[in-house]
Amino acid sequence: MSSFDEMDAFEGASLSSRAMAPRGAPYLDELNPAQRQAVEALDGPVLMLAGAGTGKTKALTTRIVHLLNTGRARPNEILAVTFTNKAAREMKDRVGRLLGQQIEGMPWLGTFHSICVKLLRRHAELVGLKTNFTILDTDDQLRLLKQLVQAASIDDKRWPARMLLGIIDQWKNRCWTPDKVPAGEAGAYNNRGVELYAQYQARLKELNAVDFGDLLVHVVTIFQTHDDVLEQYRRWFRYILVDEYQDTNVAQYMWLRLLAGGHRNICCVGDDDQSIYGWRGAEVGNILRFEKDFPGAQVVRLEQNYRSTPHILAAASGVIRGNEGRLGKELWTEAQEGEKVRLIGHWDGEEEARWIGEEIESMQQGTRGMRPFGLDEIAILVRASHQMRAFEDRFLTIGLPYRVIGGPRFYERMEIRDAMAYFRVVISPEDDLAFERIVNTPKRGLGDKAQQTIQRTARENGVNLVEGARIAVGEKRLTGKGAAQLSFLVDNIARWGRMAGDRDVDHTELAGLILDESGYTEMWQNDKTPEAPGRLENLKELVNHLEEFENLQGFLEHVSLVMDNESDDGGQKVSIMTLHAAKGLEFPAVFLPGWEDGLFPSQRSMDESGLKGVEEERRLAYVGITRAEELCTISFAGNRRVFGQWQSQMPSRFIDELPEAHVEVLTPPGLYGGGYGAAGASGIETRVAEANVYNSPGWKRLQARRDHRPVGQPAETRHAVIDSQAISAHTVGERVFHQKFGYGRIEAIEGDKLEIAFEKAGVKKVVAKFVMGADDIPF
DNA sequence: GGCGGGTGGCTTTTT
DNA sequence: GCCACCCGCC
Repeated sequence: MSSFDEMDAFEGASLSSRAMAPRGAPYLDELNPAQRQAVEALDGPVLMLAGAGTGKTKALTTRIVHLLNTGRARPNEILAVTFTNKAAREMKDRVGRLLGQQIEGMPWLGTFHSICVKLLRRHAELVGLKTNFTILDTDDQLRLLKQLVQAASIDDKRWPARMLLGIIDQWKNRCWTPDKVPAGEAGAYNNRGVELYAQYQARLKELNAVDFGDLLVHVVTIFQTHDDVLEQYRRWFRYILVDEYQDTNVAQYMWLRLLAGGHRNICCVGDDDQSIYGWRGAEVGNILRFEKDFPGAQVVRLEQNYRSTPHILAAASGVIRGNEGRLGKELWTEAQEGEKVRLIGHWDGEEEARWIGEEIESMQQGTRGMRPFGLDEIAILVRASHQMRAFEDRFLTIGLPYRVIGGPRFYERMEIRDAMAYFRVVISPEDDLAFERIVNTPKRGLGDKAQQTIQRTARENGVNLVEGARIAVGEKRLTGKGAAQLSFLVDNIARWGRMAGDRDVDHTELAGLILDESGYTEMWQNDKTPEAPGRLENLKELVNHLEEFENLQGFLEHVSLVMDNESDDGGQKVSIMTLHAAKGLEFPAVFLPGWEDGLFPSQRSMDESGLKGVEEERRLAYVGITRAEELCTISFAGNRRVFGQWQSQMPSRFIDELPEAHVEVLTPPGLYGGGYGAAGASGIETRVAEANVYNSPGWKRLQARRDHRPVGQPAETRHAVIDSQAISAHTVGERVFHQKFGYGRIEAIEGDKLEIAFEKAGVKKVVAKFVMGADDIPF
C-alpha cells in the first residue's frame, strides 16, 4: 500500500508526456455546439444536462481527453465516477480509442464503490478497520442481521431481518451512522432499529468487514474527521467528472461535495428525466439543486438526439411533460419522420404475448411496409420481471429465440457464493460468515446443535469460528462422525491457507483443489437435479476466470465489486428485460407491454410514494420510449392474472398522455367482436380505419370504465359471453388447440373448465376460453 | 439432519 | 400462481 502514490504516478507517466505538450484538438470537430461547449468548459462547476441519446458518453470522454490534451491534468489526477462497471469500462475504452492507445493511467476512473474501496484500503485504520477488510454481500448482511435479531429476541415474523436490512441500507444511503440517525427515525423497526444498527456496525468491525453502504459512509466519515486526508485528495483530484448524477444518493453527494470543495472543478452529467432509482436512495434533488450547490455553475443542455425518430421523441416528451419541477429539456432530431408510436390493446396478457410474438415473426420478413428487423434489433421492456414469463412461455412454444437480460447475476448464484466462501475462509480464517456458510456444505453432519457448540466455544475463547471449531473438537465438546469431519475441514483450511501463501502454488490450481478436496465439487456431481450440470459449469468458469488475477485475494475483491453476468452465447435473439435494466441501451424496435394502471405505474410505487412515485414511474415510461430508434409499440391488456387472480385492468394513465398526433392505434385481434374465429382475426395485416374510436378524446378511460370492476371481482359480462360460446362450442372427445399446450383432445367438461389430454403437455385442466376447436385456428 | 407440507407475501436492482 | 421460509415429523 505504501507504494500507492508512486504507482499512480508511474501509471500516469506513459501519458503525461503527451498530456503536457499541448497540441491540436481535432476531436473537438466531431462535436455539436452544445457538446463542444460542455467539453471546453473545463474549469469550475459544470452541469451537463444530457437527454436520452444526445451523445453524453461522447461528450464526457472527449472532455477527459481534452483535459489531458490541454495539460490541465495528468491521467491519475482525474477522478471520474460512474455507477456501473459497464459504464466505467465503456468510458475507459472510449477514452483509450480517442487517445489512440489503451490507457492504464486512469486509476481513478471507476464506480463510486470501487474508488471507495481503494481509498478505504489506504485509510482503513482511521475507522477502526484493517486494510484487508472484506466486503459483505447482501446474503452475508442478512445472515448477520438475523443473528442479531434473534439475539435481541425479536419476533422475526413480525419484524423480519430483511426489513431491518432495508432500513439500515436507507440510512446508509443518507450517510447516517448510528449516532447520526435523526430522532424522527427512532420508531423504526419496532423502536429498536437504531440499537440494532449500532450492534450491526460493531459486529462488522469485529469481523473486519464492511457492506456496500459502508464503503461510502466510511470514506465520507474519514473526510469529515481528517482534514489532512481530505486536503490531500482535494489537491490530488484536480478534476472531477460524475456520470448519471441524477442517480446519486446523499452519501455519494456528500462525498462529491467534500472532494470538489476546494477547486470546484466538477462536471456532473445527468438527466433529471431519467432518474428512476429513487427507491434505492437516489435523490433527484441532487441534480435539481446543482446550481444552488455550486453557484456560478455553467449549465449545458444536450438536446440534439441522434437515436430516435421525431414521432418517438414527441411521444416521450408528451409523457414526461406531466412531471413537475423538471430542469426542462426538449429533445429534437434531424431524423426522418418514420413510424408513429404504435398502440394496441389486448384481451389479456397471454394474448398480448401472442401478438407480440407474431408481430416479431412478421417483422423479420418486413411487414406493414417497414424494413425487416433482425431479432437482435428488437427488445421487450417490462415493468416487473414477472411479466417476462408470459413472453418466455409464448416464445418457447413458437420457437422464437430470446435472451433475458438481468436475472440472477453470476456471482449471486448459490454455487459461486459457496465457492467464494471457501476461498474467503482460506484467505482469512477470521471470516466467520464465510465459515458459517460452508461448514456444513457439503453435508458433514454438522447441524444446528453442532454449529451452536462451535459458536459458543469460539465466543468463550474469544477466537474466530475456525479456531473455535478446533477447540471444540480438541476438548471433545463435539464427538463422533461430525467431529471427525469438522476436524478434517479445519485442518484442510489451515493447509490450503499455507498453500495460498506459497508462491510456488498456482492459485488457479489451488482453487480447483479446494473445491475438490472439500467435497464441494463432488456434492454437485452427485446431485441429480437438472441444475447441477450448469452449476458445475459455472464453477469451472469461476476457476478459469481466476487466471486473470494474481492471487485469490485479488480475485475475491474483484468478484465482490465487479463480476457481472455477460454470458452472450451469440446468435440472433430478442432481448427481454426490465425497464430499469434497459436504461442506457437502445434498440431499433422496442415493445412496451403491460401499460396498465397498477402494473405501470406500479400500484406499490403509488401507494408508497404518492405523486413522487407516479413521477418516477413516468420517468420510467420516458426511459422506455426513448430506448426506441425506429419503432416503438406500446400495449396493454384488459385482463391480467395478478397473483393467480384474474383482474380486469385499466389502461395506464400514461397512455392518455401520449400525444395523439404521434400515435397510431392498431387493431387488437380478438377484441371488440373480432374473436378468435372471426375472419382476419390474426389482425396482423389490418391497419384499422375505424380506429378513430380509439382516438376520440379519453377513449381509453371510457373503454376502461366500461370494463372496469372493483379489483378482485370476476369480469362476469365479458367472460360470460366468451365462456358460454366456448362451452357450447366444445364436446367431449373434440380435438382442440390451446395457445400454450398445443393440440389435445377433451376428456371432460366442468363448467368453464375443460380437462384436456394434450399431445405434448399431458392432461391438464384449462379454462375454456383459452381453447379453440382445432378447425377454427386462425393462423 | 433431511424431507414434505403449510403459510404468507409478493416492484424495480447496482455495488 | 409461485416461491421462499418455517415447522414438524421421520
